[in-house]
Amino acid sequence: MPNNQQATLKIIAERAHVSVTTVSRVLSGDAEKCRISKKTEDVVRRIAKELHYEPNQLARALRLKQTYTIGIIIPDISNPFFSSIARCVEIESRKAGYSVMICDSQENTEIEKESIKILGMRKIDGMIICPVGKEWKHIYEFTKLNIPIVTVDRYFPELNVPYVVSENYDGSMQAVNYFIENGHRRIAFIQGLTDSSVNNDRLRGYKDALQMHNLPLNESLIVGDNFGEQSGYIGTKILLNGPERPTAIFAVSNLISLGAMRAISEEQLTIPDDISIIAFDDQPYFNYLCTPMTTVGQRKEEIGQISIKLLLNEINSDDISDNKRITVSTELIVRKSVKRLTASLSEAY
Amino acid sequence: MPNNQQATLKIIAERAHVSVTTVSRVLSGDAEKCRISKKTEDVVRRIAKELHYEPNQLARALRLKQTYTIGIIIPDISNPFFSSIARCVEIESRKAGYSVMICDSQENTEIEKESIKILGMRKIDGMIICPVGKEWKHIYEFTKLNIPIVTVDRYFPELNVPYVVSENYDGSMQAVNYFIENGHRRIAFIQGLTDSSVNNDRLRGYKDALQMHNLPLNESLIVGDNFGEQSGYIGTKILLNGPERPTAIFAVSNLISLGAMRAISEEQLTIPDDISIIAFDDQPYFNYLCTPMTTVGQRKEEIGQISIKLLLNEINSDDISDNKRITVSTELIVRKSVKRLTASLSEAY
DNA sequence: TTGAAAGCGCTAACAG
DNA sequence: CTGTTAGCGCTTTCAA
Repeated sequence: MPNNQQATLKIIAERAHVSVTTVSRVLSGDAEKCRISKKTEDVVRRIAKELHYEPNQLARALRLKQTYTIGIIIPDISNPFFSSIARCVEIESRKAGYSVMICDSQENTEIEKESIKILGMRKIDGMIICPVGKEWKHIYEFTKLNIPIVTVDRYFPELNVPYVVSENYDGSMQAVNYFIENGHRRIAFIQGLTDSSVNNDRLRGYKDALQMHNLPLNESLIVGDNFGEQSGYIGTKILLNGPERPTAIFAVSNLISLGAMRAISEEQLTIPDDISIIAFDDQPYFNYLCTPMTTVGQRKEEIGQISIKLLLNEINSDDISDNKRITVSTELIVRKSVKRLTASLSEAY
Repeated sequence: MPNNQQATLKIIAERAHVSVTTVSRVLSGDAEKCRISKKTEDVVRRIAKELHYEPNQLARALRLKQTYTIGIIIPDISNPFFSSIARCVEIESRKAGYSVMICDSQENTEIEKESIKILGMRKIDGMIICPVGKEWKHIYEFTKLNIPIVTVDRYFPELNVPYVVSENYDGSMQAVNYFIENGHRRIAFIQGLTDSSVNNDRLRGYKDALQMHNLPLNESLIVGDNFGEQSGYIGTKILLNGPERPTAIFAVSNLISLGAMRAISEEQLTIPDDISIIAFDDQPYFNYLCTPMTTVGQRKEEIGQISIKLLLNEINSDDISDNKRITVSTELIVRKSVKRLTASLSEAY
């Protein structure tokens, strides 16, 4: 490599004594179509190879007005729920010839707004976003640019944007019903980010399940305000020291359940003898916990697959087909963290 | 928004009846320097705002030969070790005005090569890579392009590239010493990707610790060949059913330890009564396992911070300073997964 | 079968 | 204080 300079069409053209156009045609596989002589084609190819030519995608994108780049914005890359989705999206994207720019919104609407703006300036062809979930105006503004977008895990009823989410309502019901079947009456709900659609739907499932069984709704058993470990810890502390200690806790995210466990063990209580718990979103390690955790499993791979498929569809076709609101089923994974209360005890309430 | 067309300098220039240059100068903050009249400046700014102008970073990058984009290649986005690093890198990058393209090499050298090529074509300003670790020629080729690169978690002695890694050798020693202090003699090692630097260093630590204590090295106690859960499971199965069942297992990654636990519980054994275990790389949930896991903790945040700092340094300065090989200390986190063997038993070996 | 020329949106050297 | 011009590397229309 005598020359550190990157090869360009121009350089190849000069060496091959042909025009830039010809080189471009050969190298983008249009030799056939433009009926370029086998001989020139060979020469061009040889020189391109010698020079290790790689097309400059920037220039290409500028000209084509297509970057073959998508953006993904998630609230916490290190949360295994989101990283599983991101992984899936990246792998499928590459297969389709796209690269992905990743942004961590840190569950913060301002950072989310900034990320959207940045991705816009970088002219992504489409965007997958797990929105923080409190505001949607900025997303609405973005849709005006006619850049395809699909929201994942959370959605906005106000917004006409394709989305894919778990069946949060049903999943929540499954969990609460299971508690009730096992004799629990005082069931707490440690929620995630209030007002986000995930949380709303799960909360609704919780409330409806209680109601279906004619159980009273006790607002003091609903605690927490975001999906993090901290919030789970604090919420549990409050519950355990409150006037009406619950017999069961429904933790609405994997991180929340970790915080709950921390608080529970700090209070010298054991699962499920002293308190039962179910977590939303299964994780590989839940099987190996002190008490294997009963969870509501989400099909993360499917969620990732569907979201990128939807997005690529939007990008590559103008079909205004419907059915762009997809929900993915959940599954109650029964392990050992829920205690069966005896009838007498359960009636005692 | 009467017009769906994105605003450009040209459009603004026309409306403001000035040249594109002037608009460019105003909007990139060079108004002062170029002594543009307050009046024109105001007009330009007003129109830009009206039209919601956002610079096209593609065009900018093409012209400037700088994309303000970095690439990150990791073997598994969903592995919390890597996703913690990725998160850190993304957050710090953005603070510095950079965006990040993410690639998952799936612990596969071919995909890694492809990813590097793709990132090259996209003209990233720098790259952070946790290489698969078996081959380095392709990375060497990339360095010839004079695009800064830093390797993380794994390095190549052959390569003169900045890197940041945990003190794998010491961490491994800490773990094995701890086993030995507790009376263990038959200590197995479930390794990760053979020939990767991480694995080499940890293996060396293991061997040296044994030797320091005059313990024999038993090759049949070294199993496994990659960092995944599967490998941990299989390795453990083999160990537990082998002729000389170990009393202790050192699992060299968080995923391996998960697989080990699966095998152990399948064999109806309990930790630490039947078998002791230490995992490399601490995770939040290790505290809540059936038997809280003793681990070798890595400072993931620091690793992420340092790597991006190193990279930005390389990008923004031509200083050929040294000290670009940084190792980050590890810490033995003692919990409950190692049993203290009685002297009599331990001597029995 | 090939090439000239224009242009994607931006910056910067140079000239007034 | 402002504008002209050239060019980053690529694709594509039009013409030969």
